[in-house]
Amino acid sequence: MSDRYEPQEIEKKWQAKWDAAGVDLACEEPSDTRESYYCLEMFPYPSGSLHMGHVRNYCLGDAVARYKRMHGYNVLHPIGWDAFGLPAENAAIKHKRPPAEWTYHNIDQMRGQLRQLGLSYDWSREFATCQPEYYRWEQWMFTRLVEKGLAYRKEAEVNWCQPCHTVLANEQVVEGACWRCDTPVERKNLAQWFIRITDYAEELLADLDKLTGWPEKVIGMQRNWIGRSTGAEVSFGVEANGKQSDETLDIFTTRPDTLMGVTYMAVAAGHRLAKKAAESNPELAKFLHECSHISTKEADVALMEKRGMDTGFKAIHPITGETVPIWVANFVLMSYGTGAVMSVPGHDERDHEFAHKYGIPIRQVIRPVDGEWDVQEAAFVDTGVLVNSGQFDGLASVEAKAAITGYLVSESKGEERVQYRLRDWLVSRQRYWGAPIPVIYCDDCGMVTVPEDQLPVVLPEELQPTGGASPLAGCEAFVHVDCPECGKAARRETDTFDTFMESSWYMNRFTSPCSESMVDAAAMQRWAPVDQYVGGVEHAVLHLLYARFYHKLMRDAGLFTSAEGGDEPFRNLLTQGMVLKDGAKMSKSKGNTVDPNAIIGKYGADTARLFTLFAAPPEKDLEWSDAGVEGANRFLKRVWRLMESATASPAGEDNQAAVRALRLTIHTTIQRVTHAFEHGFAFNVAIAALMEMSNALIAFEPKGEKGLAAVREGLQALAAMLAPFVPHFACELGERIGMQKMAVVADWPVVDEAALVQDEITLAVQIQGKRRGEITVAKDADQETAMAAAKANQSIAKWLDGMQIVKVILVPGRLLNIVVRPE
RNA sequence: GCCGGGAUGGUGGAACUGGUAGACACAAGGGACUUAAAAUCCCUCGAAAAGUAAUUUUCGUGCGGGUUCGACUCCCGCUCCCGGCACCA
Repeated sequence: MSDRYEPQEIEKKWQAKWDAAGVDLACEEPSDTRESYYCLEMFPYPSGSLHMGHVRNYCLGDAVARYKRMHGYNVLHPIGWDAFGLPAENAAIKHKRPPAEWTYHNIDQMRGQLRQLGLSYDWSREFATCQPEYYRWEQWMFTRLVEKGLAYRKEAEVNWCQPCHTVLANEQVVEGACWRCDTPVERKNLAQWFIRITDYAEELLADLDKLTGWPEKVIGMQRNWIGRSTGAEVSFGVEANGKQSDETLDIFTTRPDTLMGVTYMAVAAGHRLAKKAAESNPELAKFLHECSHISTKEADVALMEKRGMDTGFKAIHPITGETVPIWVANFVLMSYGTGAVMSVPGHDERDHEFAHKYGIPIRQVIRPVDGEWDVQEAAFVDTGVLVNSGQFDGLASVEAKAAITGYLVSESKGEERVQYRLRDWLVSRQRYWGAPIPVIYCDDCGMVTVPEDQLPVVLPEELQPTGGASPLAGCEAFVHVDCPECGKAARRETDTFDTFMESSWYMNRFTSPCSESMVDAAAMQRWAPVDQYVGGVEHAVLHLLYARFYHKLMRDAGLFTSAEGGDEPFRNLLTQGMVLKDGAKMSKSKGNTVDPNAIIGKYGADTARLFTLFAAPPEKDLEWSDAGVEGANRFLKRVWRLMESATASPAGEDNQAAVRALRLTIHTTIQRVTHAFEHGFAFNVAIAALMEMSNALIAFEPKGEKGLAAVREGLQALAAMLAPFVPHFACELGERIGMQKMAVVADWPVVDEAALVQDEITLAVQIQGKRRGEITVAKDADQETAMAAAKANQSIAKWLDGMQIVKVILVPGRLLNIVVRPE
């Protein structure tokens, strides 16, 4: 047995022992009566090698999984690979090797790194999403969605990223640019596949209330993204060339109370009426053309000057019958509401600016509840009381909304309406390295989904991508297929799925990774939903929204019920902060990365784990510090020496009070560390408590049996409580001090209430709330006794001199506060 | 503009439900051991003032008020920083 702490040796040794004993496997035996617990970290994209962000993410999750195991739970803690995606294609172009090869090579490398870290994964459940056995179920699900009308193909204006040569979902456009390559996206009209997430908008919003274990921040971001507004849809008549036409102009408004203030209408450049007007108006056609080109960069849209042009058409007001001009305006979005708005310059800043610029009348229909307002100067956007609104005069805005909407409903010119910002999820991509969309186009039968018995549609893995059009389109063997309905020659869809499709349901597949159906309902019953999910906040409206949606799709496809898998996939969510170096996120381009391998090689996995957990609270950013890593390593070495010095066998008498004090420290530490695990995972605080305890153990010198027993008790508790953080070290420590079980499977230490009882306690003494000294009294001393002790204490007594005691407050176990005033 | 989260020593951060602010670490300074270095161990470490000294006093959790015997913590009003969304009708 080596005397020095040799992390490389002991880490290899214990990893082998854990594997041999199968301690990390989730148990599927029906006879296992332990409560189940599902702990999951966001699975990695196999980019090449682990970075510190991964290390932090997985160490956090591992600490939770290990703690729960020690607490007697049957824990499911799986890992796999989010293996489809663009970087593999780019690497394939660069190295002239198929993306599959690159991907599997990276998986091997990263698996090795995860193993080195000693993470307690159930490796028997590992899968990669690029395996046909995985994506076949996604294809199967998609065909079901098409049948139910929940997935559809439609030509629409979509986001196009030129460098990535593909369309993007709205969620993948960040500040007008591609989330991957940061290039501003363009708008293009293309036929694409969508999934009807908007059908679930209401449930996705309402169920946010069930997510009591999620950070407010993420809930807020999702709520914001779904963007529910209530108002009315209003139908205006349309007059062309002085004659009323059959057409109507429908708009959505959240302010029906301002309807009487409409002085013009505005439609988007892509609106039907705008196009129609342009047919006979070349200048307008030119303007529409400009609008469609200028609006390619979303980021610029908000800053753009407001411009517009009269279509010549008039709208007929649904209540007054008055006609107002219909304009085309570059600020009206085709993709929200109906692509048209009613304009009330008196009560909307944007409309005011526009009306002012083009000399359109501004009419006041709302006045402040008290005070005056001149709408010619500026729009009054608050709610108030209606004026100049005929029969609605005098109503408050709130009442007027109901009254006006009610009137429109009775006249069949409008209805109450809920509008969402959320748009349907665009899931097709013009990329090669993804799951093929299981659809066939037949000249006779049209679009046909691939029948279940012909799934999976396997992606040919040997093709060479070029960065331009997907090589799938040029792959005859893939494209040519017989129509499943009529048997004639037909063509396959060559687009693939957005990779967020794979990551939207992997958490459910882990419950039964080999199931001969998409998921096994009994396994869902046992494991789902995920009890604790851990990952980065950057997926707040991407993965975390899609996964919630997909979970509900699976439920509604009858794959499991609410009782089996729940309505939500993740019960509790921990969003960890980023790992920074020199104040910036670690990145290759900035050159401020720290290689996990180098840290593990120099200090061992346990030191790497300990530092990432100790240096900051989980949800905050972590500033990398080489000195901090040294510090974490020093702590382990101190405990190592402590262990070696505790094997002495002195034959003297211990100071009773010192032994009791040590046991008090041990058991308050158990309390504190347990509390950290049960409330918010403040591992930095838990580790600090363990450091304090080890400091107390180091300071204590056992002189006899009792002292030695207390030290052993402390060391055992220390080994057990260190196990979730530094499992190899904890096991080695446990073995050397003679623990029966491996530390990682030991029972979590239990607080000995008797050890917490103190005969004497120290009370802080305050005069007027200011600390003036402290006294030691019996633990159940009453106020009188405490006061007597305080008066007997010189440094306290001098403050009472010449003072009259007005009031005395005793906070048991904490302090005595004496309120005085001059006599 | 809207929504969320913050602000505590030189630094990262502690502080239960309103009860001894600065735990635990890092850095820094001093010392021990050593031929020397590394490693290790010990001491000091919020600011200011007084004292030879032990020590004592005052101030101190972004700013201004308030509630309370007592406020980092609660209330009102601000400032600044970070993250997200934003011509959404």
